Amino acid sequence: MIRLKIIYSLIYHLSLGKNYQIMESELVEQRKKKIEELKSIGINPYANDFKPLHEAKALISSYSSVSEEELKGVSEDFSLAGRVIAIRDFGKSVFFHIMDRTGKIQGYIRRDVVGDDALRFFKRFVDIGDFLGIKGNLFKTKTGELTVNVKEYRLLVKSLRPLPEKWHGLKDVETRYRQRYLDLISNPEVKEIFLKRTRIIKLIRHFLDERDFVEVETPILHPVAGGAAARPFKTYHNALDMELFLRIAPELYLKRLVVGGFERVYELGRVFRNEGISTQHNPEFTMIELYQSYATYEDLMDLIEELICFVTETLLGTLRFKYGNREINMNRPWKRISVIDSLKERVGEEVVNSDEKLFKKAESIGIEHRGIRGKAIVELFERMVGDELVDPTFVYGFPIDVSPLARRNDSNPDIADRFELYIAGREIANAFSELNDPVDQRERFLKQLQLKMKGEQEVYEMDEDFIKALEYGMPPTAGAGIGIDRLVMLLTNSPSIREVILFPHLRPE
RNA sequence: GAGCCGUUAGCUCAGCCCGGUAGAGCAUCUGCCUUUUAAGCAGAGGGUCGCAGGUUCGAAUCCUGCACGGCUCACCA
Repeated sequence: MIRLKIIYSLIYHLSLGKNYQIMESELVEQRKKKIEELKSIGINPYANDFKPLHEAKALISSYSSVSEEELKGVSEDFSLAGRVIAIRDFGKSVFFHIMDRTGKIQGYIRRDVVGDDALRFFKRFVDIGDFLGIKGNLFKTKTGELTVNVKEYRLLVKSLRPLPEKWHGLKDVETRYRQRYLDLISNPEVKEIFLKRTRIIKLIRHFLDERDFVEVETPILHPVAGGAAARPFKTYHNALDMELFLRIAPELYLKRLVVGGFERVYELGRVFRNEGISTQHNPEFTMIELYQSYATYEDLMDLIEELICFVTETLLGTLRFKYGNREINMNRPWKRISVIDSLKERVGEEVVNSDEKLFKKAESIGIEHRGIRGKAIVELFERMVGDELVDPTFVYGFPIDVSPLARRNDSNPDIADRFELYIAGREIANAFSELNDPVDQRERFLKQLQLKMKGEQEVYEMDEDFIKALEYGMPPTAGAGIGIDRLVMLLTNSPSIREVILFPHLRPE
């Protein structure tokens, strides 16, 4: 049986391979032949000794406003390198565009400048997709485009496969994600999103570093997947013969560091949650968690408000921008509302005050509350109020039973000193004054354990080692987590998380 | 996990309603063309129509199942 399976899969793969060859062969074979020919005449199709001295964007910004007459006075030659992205052959001359990391620029090669052999070589061997080094002076065409009048050129890299179609570009979503390099080549706005992403991350680091936060790295392999309620990815360590989990949050390690004296600390990194995939969710995503001692959750509202405004204004030059068809105004101060008060406004005070009515209301819109009052409240809030919070809004007053790591409010023990930040109807940040009472923490974990017994799948796991750290004393501290991918989505007007993750998770091919 | 939509040439898509063994543009190849930029003109090659069944004299087209993908919803940040 097994043997049969292997044979079938062999046949399948062989035939696939054959098909693949048939489909690819014609064009690829042509180009492979060109490579052989190049080698036979002593030309390296993968040269690495060309040093470009100029860049497309810089040349265009310094010379595109210079008139054709004045350009004739510029005797200087310029050298650039890049990928050929378009060729227009005119017989005795050829126009082409090359693209370097800064942008694209046109080149013009003509027989009476480079000679018959050089032109013929170009027409014979240079294809769209190849890398070229060019050298020449600048001029403007009839249509006014700044163009390099090629005096010398070198083929630097021969490409074997054709680039995506030039009119429509690369639109197929799956190909765009699977072969992101093609997406980056043919869709400049995609590249722009990812450049913005790194700029956002740099700005966040800059902001925190300026305020004496220390960046650290904590384990990704956790013996207990704590710090959040989510199903983890399991893995296995051979030498230790033990099960490990990919982290679902860095929280508990960062708090151990606060115990150890890092009063201001943050980690910016990947976390992993073994849950569904959607336009809002990728199994691995990037978050930042930061902790500040002697601060409260209210202090962190101010800090996060400042941080996000700083990033937004530096990146976009404004605090007002569009996300989808929603207009977002980030001007300060940001609104602050209470979960329970805003829900009362929405469904009536009597519903929120009575467990029975609350659960009934929750069930009526399909919420699984499992008899947890806090869960019913939070879920109702998210569905009925959260979606309408377009301008940045701090939502505070979370029920204690859905906040097992957060400090209990001094005047109301049912409420945690915690807030979430909503922008464009989405949760962007989650923060609280940290629970540093080890006895209370143990009880909260035990309560989670009871929920697990009742069948709740996603609970905060008991972490004895973490409680031990708290027993040594953790200074009063507030901490926050910000979903980087969602922030990037917001600031780049991206409708899907896959547009801001270079290689989003897809089913294997 | 549920609903809706899609899968036809290397790429982007038409053809499907009303069954009669495939079509456009780009790309490729061959000519012509020294200021084009979706360059142009003339010609050529390229497809087991996602897979497997069924109905039929005959299926890209109708029916069923499966695979893959997208969108929406649910869990979640």
